[in-house]
Amino acid sequence: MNMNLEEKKTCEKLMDCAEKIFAEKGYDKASIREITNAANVNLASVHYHFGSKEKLLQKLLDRKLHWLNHQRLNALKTLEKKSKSKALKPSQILEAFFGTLLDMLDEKDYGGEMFLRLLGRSSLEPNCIISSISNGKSNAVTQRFRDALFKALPNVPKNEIVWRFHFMVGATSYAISGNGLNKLFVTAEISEAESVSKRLLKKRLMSFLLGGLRSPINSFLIGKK
Amino acid sequence: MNMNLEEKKTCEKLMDCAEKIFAEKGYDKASIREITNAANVNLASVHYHFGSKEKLLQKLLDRKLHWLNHQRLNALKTLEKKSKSKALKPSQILEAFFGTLLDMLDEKDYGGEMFLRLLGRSSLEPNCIISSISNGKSNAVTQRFRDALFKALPNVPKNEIVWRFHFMVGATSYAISGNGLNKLFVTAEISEAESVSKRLLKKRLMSFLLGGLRSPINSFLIGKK
DNA sequence: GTCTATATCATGATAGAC
DNA sequence: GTCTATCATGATATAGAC
Repeated sequence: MNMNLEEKKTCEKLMDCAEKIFAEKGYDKASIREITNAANVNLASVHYHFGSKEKLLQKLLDRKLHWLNHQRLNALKTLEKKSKSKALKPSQILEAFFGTLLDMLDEKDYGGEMFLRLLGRSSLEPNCIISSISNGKSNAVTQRFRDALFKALPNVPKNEIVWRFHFMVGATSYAISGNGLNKLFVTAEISEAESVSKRLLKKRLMSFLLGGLRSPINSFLIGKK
Repeated sequence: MNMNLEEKKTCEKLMDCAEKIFAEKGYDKASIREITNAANVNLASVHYHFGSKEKLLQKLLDRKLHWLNHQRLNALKTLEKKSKSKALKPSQILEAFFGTLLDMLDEKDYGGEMFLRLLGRSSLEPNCIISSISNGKSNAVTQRFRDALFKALPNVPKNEIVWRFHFMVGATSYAISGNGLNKLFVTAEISEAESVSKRLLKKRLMSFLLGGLRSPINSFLIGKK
């Protein structure tokens, strides 16, 4: 065997460098040349290993998403084990799903911020070549959580729960992608330090999500306070 | 004067075509060449009139945003006039702000869908050259609504209201940009027809938003049912 | 099989003639 | 204000070295 074990494979080097550069400049502004230069590999290697720049991004997202879903599932299983056969509380389910995601932000190494920005980006693109979101494994986990919510909220129509799950994902994606944060609070009387705090973001967002999830059906249209 | 009044100006033709093409293919995949061809104008005219492709997008977003904010402000003023000096209900304020936005989706001509997708896109880009969102006029309107919410919810800390406003914008942007919609509901037992219905989306989203806005502070952390 | 060097093609941008 | 080059850069495809 002439495999050189002390050097990273080209493929690995590419993914690591790409992740960093995508995070810094965004997908569009990051060029293949810059990535291959940083990784000290040939320009064409991206095409060889991944097929295209887009597919490289896809692989990166899949890697992260896979890890995230693993964590989420573990969190859910732990909760279910503890509570025996009793239904979980909605707040616990949200903690396992969104809390796990939000915790990613704290760990610099996991590149959570870039992950979420890119995930957001890819879900906004019309040509959804980047379909990590709808991929098998990811969907299975989502479905698992959906079922948990069904159980936890037996009186709410399943339809509504699915929709609200969707809304929660939206609020979270947006909040995390950081976009508004810097801008929105310039005019508001909120200190910079506070606006950056990830811990507070989590508290606040979770509270918001839970309120939305448990909102009376069509309370707005019924018009009652 | 040799102005030709019966023909659209190049500038106008460009904006109209760009709007359509951006909507169909997304910003990246839409090329300047395609736009100028569709508009029957010269390739260089984009740069002459707007400076760059990016600035063309910026102009488009500004145009839409200006119109939207005008509508929103009108809706708010009408409500305030009706209720005299009495504080508005949160649901009314949300209707004026988010309802107005959601109504854009129904009118094909307004290109609401593309607008929101592009707006979402631009807020996700790291280099926020596209800063329509934080531009003066837009901020003024947002602030006006924020103040209305302060009045409507005198017992909620202003901090929290600002955050929740932000979360609501996120949930709405995501819900509207349509991304999940097609994917998320494949596995769920929701009919295609229903998932497309804009009217139902509005009902559901508004209910969710209102629930989130009025959620007890930190209910999640306190842990009470 | 893995990687490199090179070629090709489309794109955004610019300069200068008209 | 419009048009025609022209440029620089980037993505992708191919051929071939190791």
